[in-house]
Amino acid sequence: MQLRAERTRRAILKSARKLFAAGGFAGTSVDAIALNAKVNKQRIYAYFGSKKQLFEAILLEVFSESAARFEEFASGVDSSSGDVTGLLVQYYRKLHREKPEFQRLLSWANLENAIDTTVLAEVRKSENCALRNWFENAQQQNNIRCDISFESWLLTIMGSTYFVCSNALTLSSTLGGDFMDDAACTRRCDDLVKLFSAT
Amino acid sequence: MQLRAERTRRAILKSARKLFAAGGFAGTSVDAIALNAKVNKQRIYAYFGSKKQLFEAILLEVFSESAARFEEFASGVDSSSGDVTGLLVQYYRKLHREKPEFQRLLSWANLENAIDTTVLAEVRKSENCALRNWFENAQQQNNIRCDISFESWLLTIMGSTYFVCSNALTLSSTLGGDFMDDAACTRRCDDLVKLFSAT
DNA sequence: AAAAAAAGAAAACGATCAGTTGGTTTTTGC
DNA sequence: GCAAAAACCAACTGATCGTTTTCTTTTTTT
Repeated sequence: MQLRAERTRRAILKSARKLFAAGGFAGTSVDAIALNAKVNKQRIYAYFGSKKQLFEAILLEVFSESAARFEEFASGVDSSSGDVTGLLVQYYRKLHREKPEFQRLLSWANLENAIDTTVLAEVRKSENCALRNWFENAQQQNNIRCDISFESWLLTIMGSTYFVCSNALTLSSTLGGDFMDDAACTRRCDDLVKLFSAT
Repeated sequence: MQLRAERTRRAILKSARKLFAAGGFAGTSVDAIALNAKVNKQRIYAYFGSKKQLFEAILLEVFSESAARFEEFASGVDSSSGDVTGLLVQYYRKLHREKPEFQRLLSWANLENAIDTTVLAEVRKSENCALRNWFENAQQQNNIRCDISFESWLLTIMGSTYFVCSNALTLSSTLGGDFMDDAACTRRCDDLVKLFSAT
């Protein structure tokens, strides 16, 4: 009574995640999701209510996975390590490389103003809190220069790693296609570390 | 024969730009554009061929306007000025504040892989070239630290200004709604200048 | 005033959309 | 093995989609 239900529920989520990430909310049909999941269409409405609710469920799921991923990363980070900036940049780089759906769904959600994203705040909260602690500790230990605000640090790191991923299509034609190569990414990572390091 | 045609053509472009920016490609209907432009639907196909071609025309138009805006900005910039970083950050900040359609359309275009963005490279070319010159001059005059690459500089500036705009919805719930206030933006701008300044 | 270009009105096209319904089959729990 | 839950099948709403067509009206050019 539950095992089978959970299986189809997960099949729906898996297909919806893939198709929503690729086509966005308006660009993905419920029929396509049902077809891809090899599941009857009505099951989607039975489990999720509506297309919009399904999208929001996907968004929450992906955010939760991302939060869990961060927790795992955080547990392996020595808070007194000198190079918090570098670790974080590489973390986001790896995240976007291995889970491109995260950036795409987040971008779709930010554009689609019909989608409710207020639920996601709770999930992001602990990550943000941990980052602030790391930053402040790093500043106290003189590993990060003290004339820079936490917001600047975080938004610069998140922004530049997100941006090269979200705008890869248009950037590759202006910067050349090799700006996402490992060498180029590593160079940018090193530069970010240099920028924030205390003299 | 031409004046009236140009007027309706422009009406279509204006409405399409607004609606595409708001709803994206899949989320905007040709009927809605025709209705908003107070123009017959067939005129859209007469002038632009298809919905996709119309979207690409909008994209090119917005990119061209952005390029013209940059040209104007560039002409008023003293290349030997010490603070190229600050000027550029403020330029992008103002661009995103005054022309939010630019970021939205660009974001939609980067997500929609059916849209052809190769034409945009040509438009972006001279802007990129000018920026590279500024950067290299600034490094030679010791206004920007020399251990940072052009790509790092540009992508950090563009990335962080773009990111706070494109992800404003989800960021406001994690960072608090005041991160787009003038004070917060100015602080981040100042921090970016500090980061790239040579000691 | 005649000719040509531009725009409008309106219906149609087949396809697809989100969502519903009713009946049948399969799986599961006990 | 029986009852209930779960899933499937398939047709069905009514609306909307992108696109085309036919015909009429308005505007512009000469």
